[in-house]
Amino acid sequence: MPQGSFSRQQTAAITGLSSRQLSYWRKTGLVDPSSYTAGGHARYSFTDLIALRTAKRLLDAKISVQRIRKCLQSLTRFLPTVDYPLVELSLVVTGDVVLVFHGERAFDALTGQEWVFPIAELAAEIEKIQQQQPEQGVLFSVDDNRQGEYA
Amino acid sequence: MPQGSFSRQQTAAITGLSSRQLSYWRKTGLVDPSSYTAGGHARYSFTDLIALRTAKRLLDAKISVQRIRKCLQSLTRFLPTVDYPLVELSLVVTGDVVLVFHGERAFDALTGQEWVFPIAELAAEIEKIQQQQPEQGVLFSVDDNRQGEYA
DNA sequence: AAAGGACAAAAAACCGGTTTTTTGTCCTTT
DNA sequence: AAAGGACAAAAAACCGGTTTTTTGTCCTTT
Repeated sequence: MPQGSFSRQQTAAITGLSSRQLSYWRKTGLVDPSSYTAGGHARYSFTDLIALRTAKRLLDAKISVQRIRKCLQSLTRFLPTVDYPLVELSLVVTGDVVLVFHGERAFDALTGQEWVFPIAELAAEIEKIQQQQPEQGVLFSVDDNRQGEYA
Repeated sequence: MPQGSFSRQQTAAITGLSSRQLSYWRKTGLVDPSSYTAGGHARYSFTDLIALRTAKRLLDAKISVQRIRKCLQSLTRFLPTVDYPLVELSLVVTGDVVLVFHGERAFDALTGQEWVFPIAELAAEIEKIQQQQPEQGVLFSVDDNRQGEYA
């Protein structure tokens, strides 16, 4: 599966990461190179490059390394069939949160909490509540009102 | 535009908010009722109900009132044509962040920062970088490698 | 050229105490 | 029935000091 074979320097040049970062990330398991030479030197595959480049973009978006770690952990827990989360998924980053889009669903990369918010459903919901207690609410009455607007 | 005319009690019953919350939110300008009776009593429109119900759901999703306030502020700044942000927009909530989907774009309700993250583009990007320096990277070489896999 | 180790600076996370915001409850007035 | 005011509890935000993580730099070895 992994294709290509890039040395640390090549990888650093292509991804925009420092070789220090590559070393540290390898040591701490954030992104491991797919293979090693007989001499024990790291060889990054093309897939690794994508993962590294993604991590770099997350960093640039002010996501901390620690948060990336936690996201990867929970992603492999929530989506065990995904082998390379940083490669296979669509991410939306905002503030200090990483959102994952996987098919139709959107959820938090960290907590796994799913949270799409279709306002249209809300309107339907309220109309339903309305019909359950039609004695109380009069939908179109305008008497006893002055016209007002939002500030 | 605003239709319906709901008293505070009706509104509380329908939205699931307490009347204390309705008072406080009105006083602090979070959600103002669209109109008032001649006697000065609040009358919530159907649109108001939707806004209140949305705010309630944000609260249930652990978004603090203060954060909702800030989101509303910046939304009216970023999308001045939107009169009722809590009614008109699609929201995605995760962690302590509120994401807004408006047409094709997705951005942070608080900072306005836009952040969609299409991985497919990344692959293209890296291939492009590759072609700019073909001397360095050998895309399909497998020599000097042992097969390894992610841990 | 890359790994590995050591040291230091920068960035991020953590934590406990303090302040501010939000909500509930009760009471008086319209 | 609702508004408005007062008081207190709960929740959230804030803040400064401390600890941990991350990165850069330099040096030695393979």
